[in-house]
Amino acid sequence: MEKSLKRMTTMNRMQVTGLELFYKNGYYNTSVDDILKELSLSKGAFYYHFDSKEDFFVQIIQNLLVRKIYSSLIEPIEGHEHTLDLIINCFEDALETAVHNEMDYGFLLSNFINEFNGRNEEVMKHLNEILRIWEVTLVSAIQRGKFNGHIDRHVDAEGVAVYLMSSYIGIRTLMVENTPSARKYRFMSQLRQYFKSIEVKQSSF
Amino acid sequence: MEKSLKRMTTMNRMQVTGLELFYKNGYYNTSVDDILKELSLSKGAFYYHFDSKEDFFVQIIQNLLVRKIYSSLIEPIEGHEHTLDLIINCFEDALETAVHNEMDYGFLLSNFINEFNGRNEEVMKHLNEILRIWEVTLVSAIQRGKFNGHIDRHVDAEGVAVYLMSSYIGIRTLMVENTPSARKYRFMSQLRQYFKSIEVKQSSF
DNA sequence: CAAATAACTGACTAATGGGTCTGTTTTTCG
DNA sequence: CGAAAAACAGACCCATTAGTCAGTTATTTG
Repeated sequence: MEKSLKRMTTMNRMQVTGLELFYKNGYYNTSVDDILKELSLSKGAFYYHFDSKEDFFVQIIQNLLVRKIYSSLIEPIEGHEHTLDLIINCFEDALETAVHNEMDYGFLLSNFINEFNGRNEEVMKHLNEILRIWEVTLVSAIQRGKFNGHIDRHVDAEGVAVYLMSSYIGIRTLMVENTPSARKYRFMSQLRQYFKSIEVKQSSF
Repeated sequence: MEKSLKRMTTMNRMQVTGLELFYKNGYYNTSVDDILKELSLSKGAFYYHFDSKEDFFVQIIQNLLVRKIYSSLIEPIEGHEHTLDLIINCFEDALETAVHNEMDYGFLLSNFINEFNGRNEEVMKHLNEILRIWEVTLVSAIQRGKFNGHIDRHVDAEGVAVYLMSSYIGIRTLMVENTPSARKYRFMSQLRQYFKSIEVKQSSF
């Protein structure tokens, strides 16, 4: 465990740059040399720290990707306020971040899933695991909402979760094209519309 | 125009196999040799018919991809019946097809968009063009629904279109994992729920 | 301070990539 | 039939790839 500071620093630098390039160009379309050139490091340094390109990527998933998804999509909805508001704000923030990326390459997680699906079972296991955690978090948020009386108790929590995940994954793909801001706005409006249909009607009294 | 039958046959065979492999493995992860091996053809044959791998792919888009999207997602909603039913049936059929693919690699169009985004402007132009046509078709379907009195006249047609596209793209990505059938079912239920919120309330009378 | 170990260099390998080119076979057509 | 054109074969080229390895430099530690 007592990994030296220098070791950690170099490994982290490699992973950060690696994720950046994998996100930009895709895993198969980014060579180890590309990453090394960016960092002015040599082959020897890379294979001293990592067993292979795949091992490198798996470590990136565990060290960086998981954290990113956690901080942007998991933790924000684990609060105890009004569930649907939490989700709205979470999506709003995540999409706003994407809008402000001058160069947006879509949703990290779904990009990698598309790239590795059917081609690398090992990596897919890790990516699906993250998806599963996201799904579980959403399901329990919905159920909390039902319990708290904010969400209609007849709604299918799993269904809502799948629908939310789908729409988020899709809008991130659509936003890479022109006018991400307009699309984000339209998306959020419709999301609110959908939410109105599953929340408890505040009967006028 | 009078392209010989033999020429057309060979080119078509190459394109069909090419699309198959590009879909399975991705464009950058499929070599020209891979395609040629599958067909027992030689380099000479390939470069006799196509200028480059990119030219080959653009022709695949125009000849095969466009038609696929048209027949599965465009034409089915151009009818004149109840708009939302058309869309429901269209999505239902498209997703059911995906479920029955023993090996599903996601939504062709969005996979390629993810792969080429920021890496090949030329190819992206063609892919975005298809997206645009899909969007326009959905928008006019919604507007037709408003005009016919099936859809609430206050709804934002563009917004609904973006939301529908997003959710479809996303569910196709989610369905590549386990239990595509269950996810499809949940998705369709929520889609109906959403549609209830934008259709004209049939006031009980 | 020195020896050991950690961190790194960069030349090398074997495989594979897209693409070229010379030549052979097949088809067309007068 | 026979010549021209079309369709194709496959060896070759050069750049790039993941990964190896013997050697060098930096850092710890006794």
